[in-house]
Amino acid sequence: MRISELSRRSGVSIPTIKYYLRDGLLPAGRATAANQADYNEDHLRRLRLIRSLIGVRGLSVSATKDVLAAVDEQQGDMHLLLGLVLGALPVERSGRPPRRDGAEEPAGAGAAAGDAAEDVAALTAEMGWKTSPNPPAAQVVTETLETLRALGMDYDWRSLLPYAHLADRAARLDLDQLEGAGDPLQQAERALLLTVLLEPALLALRRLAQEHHSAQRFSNG
Amino acid sequence: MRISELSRRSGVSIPTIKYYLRDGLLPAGRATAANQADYNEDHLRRLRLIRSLIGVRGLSVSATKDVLAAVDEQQGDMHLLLGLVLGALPVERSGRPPRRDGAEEPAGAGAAAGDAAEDVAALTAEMGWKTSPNPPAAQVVTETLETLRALGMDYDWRSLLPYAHLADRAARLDLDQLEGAGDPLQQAERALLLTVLLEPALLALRRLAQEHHSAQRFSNG
DNA sequence: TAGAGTGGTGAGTGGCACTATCCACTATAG
DNA sequence: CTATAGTGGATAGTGCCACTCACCACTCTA
Repeated sequence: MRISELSRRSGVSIPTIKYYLRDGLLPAGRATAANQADYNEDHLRRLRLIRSLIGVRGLSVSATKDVLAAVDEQQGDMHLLLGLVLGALPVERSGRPPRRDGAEEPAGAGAAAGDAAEDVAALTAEMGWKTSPNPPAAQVVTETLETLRALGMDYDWRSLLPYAHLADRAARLDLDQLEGAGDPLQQAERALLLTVLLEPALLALRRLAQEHHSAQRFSNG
Repeated sequence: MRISELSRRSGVSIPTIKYYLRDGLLPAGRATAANQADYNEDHLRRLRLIRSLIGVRGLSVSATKDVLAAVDEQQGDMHLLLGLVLGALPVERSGRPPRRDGAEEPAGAGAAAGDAAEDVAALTAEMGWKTSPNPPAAQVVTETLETLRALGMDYDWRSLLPYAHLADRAARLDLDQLEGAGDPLQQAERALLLTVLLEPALLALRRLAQEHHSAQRFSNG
């Protein structure tokens, strides 16, 4: 198919497709002439995947590019693939770097700062989680703890432990769903979808449950 | 204190503080002269909160403004407050709208499209969740289901049910931690922090657990 | 053989979160 | 008292990002 059909079937405008081609997100079609190329169903699938990651999930174009490259490179070894995908993914959301500010210790709130990184180590040890040496996800947990403490909320790894148990069960559910997938590329894509696209939905479920239980507890009329 | 001290103690540059003042994120200080104003500890706390929401969590400035306004307006009724906060929050991440594309039905994959919204209704009914009529969080779940189906992954509300149970327990944990807070404003802020700042950490915990269990299941060395 | 469509490329757009500069003025050190 | 640094307020500019437009030589279709 040519670019206009690709555009029509994907719902992505032609200039945007060209932009993705230029940026290497979408592989070039098979050239049939100087100004003519042929795209196939794989291109369409890839394009839909790109739109899901960028448009629905809000990944940046460059993060999407890295993730897709990881998926393409490591279709054989599922664990290695997952590691690459998880590593290539921005862990919180898109890309704005948190901009290290050298803020002073909060004067009032008695919470000792401590080393949040050690807290995370204690948490993973308690959970029996064995991971790669310095996973970006651990960094996120560390930063969250630091932030909560800087705001005077003495929070430590013990406060996170019950959530960690829930996360553990969620991860088991995730992996259960990878079992019966098809060829390696599809399996890789499925892993990506379940990890990434499900994230906003999981948070949304928590919000719904919060609203329900909040009504139960605080309703006054 | 004056703006330079506010800047030094918060780690936020003076131009940025001025920008927040102008945009109404940070209330103005008490004016002592034509070009002199006095800021207090509340301004400092608020500024740190703003930086956490924008810099750590990645909220947009306008979303942050809405959320803070909701916190300020409804300190009395915790349930109403939570509702406002949840409503004011962008549910997935910052603000880029997903751009409704009129993509064609995926031809191959046998997954019937169905009405994803009905799936979400079935899910909340099954969980016994009672929420406001049209919570944005439900919309997110609906969109996620639609996206997964459009990518050919026949996913329905039953697939989400086990996650919903985990979300339910997470929400109970969240609300447990709101019990012993101080004055209404602080309680409101705490609700905000626990709902919003914890989100990336929860997802990061899931990633850590995924990595661990992935190693357990797929290791080949 | 006209007209629409194609790929490729460079330049432009709009939005966002700052950031720089300027101003009249105030506080403070000497 | 002056000199200097700092202040609040405002306007304009910056850098980045995800597109989007315009143009080109060319090719396919009627």
